[in-house]
This record gives sequence, C-alpha cells and structure tokens, in this order.
Amino acid sequence: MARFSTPRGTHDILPADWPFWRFVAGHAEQAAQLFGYQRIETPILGPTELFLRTSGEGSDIVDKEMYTFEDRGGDSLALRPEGTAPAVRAYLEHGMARLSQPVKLFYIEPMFRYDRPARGRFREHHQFGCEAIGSEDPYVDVEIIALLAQLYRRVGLRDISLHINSIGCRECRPHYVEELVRHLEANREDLAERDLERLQTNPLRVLDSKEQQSQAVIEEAPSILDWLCEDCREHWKRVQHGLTLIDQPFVVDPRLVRGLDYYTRTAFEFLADTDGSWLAVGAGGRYDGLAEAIGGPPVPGIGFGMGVERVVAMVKDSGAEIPQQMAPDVFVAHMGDDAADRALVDVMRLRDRDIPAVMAFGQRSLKTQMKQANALGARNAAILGEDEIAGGTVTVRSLTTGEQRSVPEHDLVQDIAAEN
RNA sequence: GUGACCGUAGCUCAAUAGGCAGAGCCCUGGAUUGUGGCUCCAGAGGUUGUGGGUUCGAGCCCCAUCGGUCACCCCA
Repeated sequence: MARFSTPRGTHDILPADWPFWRFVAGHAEQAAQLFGYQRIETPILGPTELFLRTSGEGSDIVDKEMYTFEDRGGDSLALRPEGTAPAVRAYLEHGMARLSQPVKLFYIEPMFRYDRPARGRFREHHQFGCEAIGSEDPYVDVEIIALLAQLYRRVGLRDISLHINSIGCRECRPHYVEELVRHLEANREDLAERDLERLQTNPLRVLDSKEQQSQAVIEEAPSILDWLCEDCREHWKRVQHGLTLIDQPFVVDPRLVRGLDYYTRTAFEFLADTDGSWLAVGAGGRYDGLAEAIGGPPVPGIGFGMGVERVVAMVKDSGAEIPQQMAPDVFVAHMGDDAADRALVDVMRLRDRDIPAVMAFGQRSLKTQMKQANALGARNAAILGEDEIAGGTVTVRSLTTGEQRSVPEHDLVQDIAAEN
C-alpha cells in the first residue's frame, strides 16, 4: 500500500503556518483596499490558448512549464501559470470598459508552473496580484508600485529594493532591439554560448544574463533608455518623478527586462537580499499590448505579482511577532456521562454568545484535560464533575491566575462574559 | 531541463570500521480519590523514502527510482 504525499513542488499549508499566511494575506488585502483595488477571483483553469497568446511561444512558461491537458470534451485547458491574462480576460469578457477607468483588481490565488523545485520556487505557489486596467497614466504605475512597497513595510520586511526600467513600446523597442542585436553580433566571439542562443530567440534576455563571460559585452551594450520614443520617454520621466514625490527609493536598471512578451514601458522588480543572493519577491510591469493580443480592443494596463510563499518565508525568518490563532476563552473539562452532557450544552451556550469555547472529548483524567486546556492556551477551565452536577454549579478556574471559583451553571456565560 | 549534495519516529537529530535502530521534543498514561505550567517514571510511535544488488550480515557499499536542497536555467 503506497503512502501518499503532496505532488512534487506542492505543499500543505498547515495550521501552524496559518498565522503567517493570514498575516501576509490580510495585509495584502488591506493594502489593496486602501489603494482602491477590488477583489476578483478567476477560475484556476484557463483556456490553454489564452496563455499561449499572452506569454508567447518561446517563453519558458509556455514551452515547458504549463500544466496543460485536454478535458473530456476535448478542450485544451491549462492550470493558470500567472494572473494577469485571466484578469484582462475577465475585464474584456464582462465589459469592464464601461466602468470608470482604470479598473483596479486584486487577487490572491494559486499559480502552477511545471518547474524544478528549489528554495522559494514551487510548482504550486500563491500570488498576490494587482492589476490596474484602462489607463496609461504614469501615476497609475507609481501607485501600484507604492502599494507593493507599502505592503512590504506593513509586514515588517526591510532590505527590499525596487529596481525599475522602461522597456519601451512596440514603436520604439524594435529599433532598440535592432541596435542591440547589431552590438551583440559584432561581439559574438566574446559572448557565452548560452547567450548566443538567446541572441537568436530573445535578444533582450541577453541583457540580464548572469554568464560571466558575457558581462563585458553587456556592459557596453546600448541602453534601451536611450532609444525610447517621445511618448515612452515622457512616460518614463513621469514615473520617476512620481516615485520621487512620494519618497519611494528606486534603482534604475536598464538591463531589467521581462520574460513575457506583452510587457511595455514600465518594468519593475522588488528584490530581497536573502543570505547573499537576491530573490524577486514581487515583480510586474505595464502590458499595454495584452488586451489586443487576446482579441480585445487596445486597453492599457499594469500589474504585479507577489510570491506569497516567499514573503511568508521571509516574515517567518524575521522573527516578527505574528498574531496567533484565537485561543479559547473557556475549556470545558468534565468527568462522567452526565457531566459530558452538561459540557456539550454549556459549550454551545458560550459559543452562542460569541465566546470561543471548546470541550474535552473522550473520558480522560481531569489532569490530562487540564493539560490540554493549558496547551490550547485557554484562559479559563470550566470543570464539571459529580459535585458540580449535584450542586448545579460549575467550577471556573482561571488558567492565568490559578484562581478558582464556583458559579451557578446558568450564570456561566454571564460570568465569563463579565470577565472580558 | 543540466550538475552536485542529502533522505533514519510527527519534528530536530544520533548510531565506531558493514554486526540487535537510539535520544530529545511532541503525544498517551501515571507520581494518595477531581486540577494545567516545572520535575520525575512509564508507554506508544520505524519495512532507515522506495525497488533491486553485493555480503554470513546493509541505516552504512553499488544501481535505479521518488523526494528535498544548492548552483545553473527561469522566475514570484
């Protein structure tokens, strides 16, 4: 008989993990709402074609990371690898263009990528994502970046730096890519083999290559920022101006590019310093070409995805004090069948009055029941035994002070409520 | 997907040179009848990830496989 375990690269989120998840997700939701973003939830499954169109053939996501299958009706579906395409799909499908623009959406949902697992990289991971669709105002870019930055601060993470770039639009980027290719071709003998491959498939990606051998050539490469068209240059200028206005520090990194084709103009990453190596904990950018790519009218948009597991791990490591699960106010211990009956009734009465209460199960020694009450962090133990049954009372013991008193059973709720 | 390292109880880890698989934590029971935290005693819990191989004998050596980690790759 085989033992089952979670599929490779997937994880259970256990009760012990939940305080951290609730902390991060709660702050994320709060930040999103603070900035006027509204929650959306899209199906975990999407048409394979949707992701093919938006991520682009040749991207790693499409070529080797998608969980794709044919359903019983013959449709090709995929487990959602990222959140932006479904959000824009929903925008188009539900005619959100009629709402006041931009439409600002957020989600916290699982994403799936068939990747080889490593630290901070999973086949199923959760992303907190925000999408602002329907405006190309550079301050939308500034705002959405500020939202993420504020979230990191709220969960107590320091040492996270913002790297930002503009990668132009379909007007100006092709000219730049042409120039870049010219430069790389001229120096191909100094490029690493892997980068020669990239040169063919996705020249922009050579820029963020980590190949030692290629660095000199990359240093000398033309900067896309010098090739922006008039509109893109103005947009880029305004984004930086806005970030400066709100005192958001940033590092301009002209080599920051994107793995997904539909990104335009603003591209950004939040990098965390995790023992020596940098890990992206949130990244996003503008995708003014996405809506058209999936058959809609031209609609500008910008968004980001934040890796919840990565942020949760950092919050855990930070040693911050996280609000714990609500402990019961009352643990009802009992001895004997009659007492168990009373315990069941009393615990329900307490709950009906919004007092968190749990009862002991099974027939165990009072000592053990008290131990359990203590382990659960209960503030009080209510004890029901023969004496109490006979007298119609219940013994209430404070587990914080150790004080103990006898109260009439019908006054129990009132007695506990008064104490709070 | 490539390379390297690692898999022993629910958790953290022991086990000489191939020679009976252990400890702490957790859990359960108990330490004068019905009272938690500290302490003490006892118990439960294992096909040593899995499948083969070598050997009189394998947790330890070999092969495969699964899983994890690290560096690439890529990303959140």
